[in-house]
Amino acid sequence: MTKIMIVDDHPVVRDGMEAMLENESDFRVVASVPDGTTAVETCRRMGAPDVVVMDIRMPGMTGFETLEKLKRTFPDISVLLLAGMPLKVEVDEARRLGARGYLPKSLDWAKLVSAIRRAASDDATFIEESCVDEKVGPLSPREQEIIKYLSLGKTHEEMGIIFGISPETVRSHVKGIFRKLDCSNAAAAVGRAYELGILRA
Amino acid sequence: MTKIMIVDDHPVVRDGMEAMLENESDFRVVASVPDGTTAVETCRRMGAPDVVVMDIRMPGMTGFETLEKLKRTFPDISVLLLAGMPLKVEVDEARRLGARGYLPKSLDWAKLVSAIRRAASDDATFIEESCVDEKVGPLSPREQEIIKYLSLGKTHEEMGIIFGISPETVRSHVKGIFRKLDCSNAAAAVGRAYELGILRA
DNA sequence: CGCCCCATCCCCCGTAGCGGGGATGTTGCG
DNA sequence: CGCAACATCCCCGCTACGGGGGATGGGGCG
Repeated sequence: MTKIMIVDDHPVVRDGMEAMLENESDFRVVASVPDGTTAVETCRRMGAPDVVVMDIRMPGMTGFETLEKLKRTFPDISVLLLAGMPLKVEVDEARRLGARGYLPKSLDWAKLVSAIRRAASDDATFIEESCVDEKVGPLSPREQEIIKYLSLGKTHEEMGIIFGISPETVRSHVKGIFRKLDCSNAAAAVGRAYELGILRA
Repeated sequence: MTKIMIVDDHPVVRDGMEAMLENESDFRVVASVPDGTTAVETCRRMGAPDVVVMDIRMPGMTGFETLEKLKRTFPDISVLLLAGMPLKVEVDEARRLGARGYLPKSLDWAKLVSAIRRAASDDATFIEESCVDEKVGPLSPREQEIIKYLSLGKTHEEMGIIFGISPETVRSHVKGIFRKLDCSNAAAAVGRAYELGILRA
């Protein structure tokens, strides 16, 4: 019996995944939590599950940060990371932090199930599967803030006031966003940000 | 035993929903299809299910168009429409076309299940639940095309060439989009379009 | 028959946005 | 200790964008 913990901020995803996994007779979803903090707490309270299936992008702690924290307490824990949009940089990051696998959410259930099975045994299990990589790296924290307000239609000026910095600085950050997202206007940047999961609906 | 058909273009949503609904002992998912055309065909082939749970936004035929077609062949069919972002205009539209209910996707499983149960019996079942309505109405077909290319960073000029119309006309459509989506620049329009489910990641 | 929405096209004008530079200090990693 | 990335700020020049108009024709609905 493989004990599984699900970590994802979307209730629908959690419930759907739980239902699917419970259909496998040798699986048992022992916890289903909405964020990294809760995940770490739960593990401390009831011990580590056999496999953790965790979304990368979550409010609060990211999947990476959570993974790091979990590894500190349970060095042998087996974690599968889920990414909406798989990035090569993140694959490396995931490997470095000791994840057992990095899976795109587009993966069908059968593959997810088999990945979990492999993660539960000793196999070195690392699935990348069509990582359509991006320019340089992820957006910096400041850039993530900026693009959020960009998607709300704020001008450089307005953002300058909001962040208490010069509009010129905002412009610099926006330039950085364009470079990293490989585009040349705000509308495209917002579009790509949604496609890449940096922003979400 | 309530026979259910699921219509949604996302395999994950379909499978997750199917798993959840199969957990109810009196439910039976008899069909799970990705689009309106297939839905209509399936009903013609194997007869109408007791309840159809259908997403509104799908490639090809929308949920509304599909509903219309279904009603023409099976006037008494019971259809629940699912919307990512509930709009008051759409509620009216749904009522007019004879849907049994209009549910936001944010609804939790328990409520969905109870809605299906009510739809299967005779209750007049109409759930709106917090419709955060929008300006005037939905985007026109042309406007939907335009905003798609807007999210890809195309200029008015480029879109003019793509659609074989004047960039001035493109500008007019963009103005219409701004009016309907209540915003004043392309970045915000793209952001709202994703939030409203007009565009999707 | 009007009325409204859609799709098409046109003009003027001001400014925000973007491209392409350069500069400084801080932080963290090897 | 260097180097790279981040965050901050500045300037110049161009032009596409967006606000404000107006105009035409087609199609659907009461």
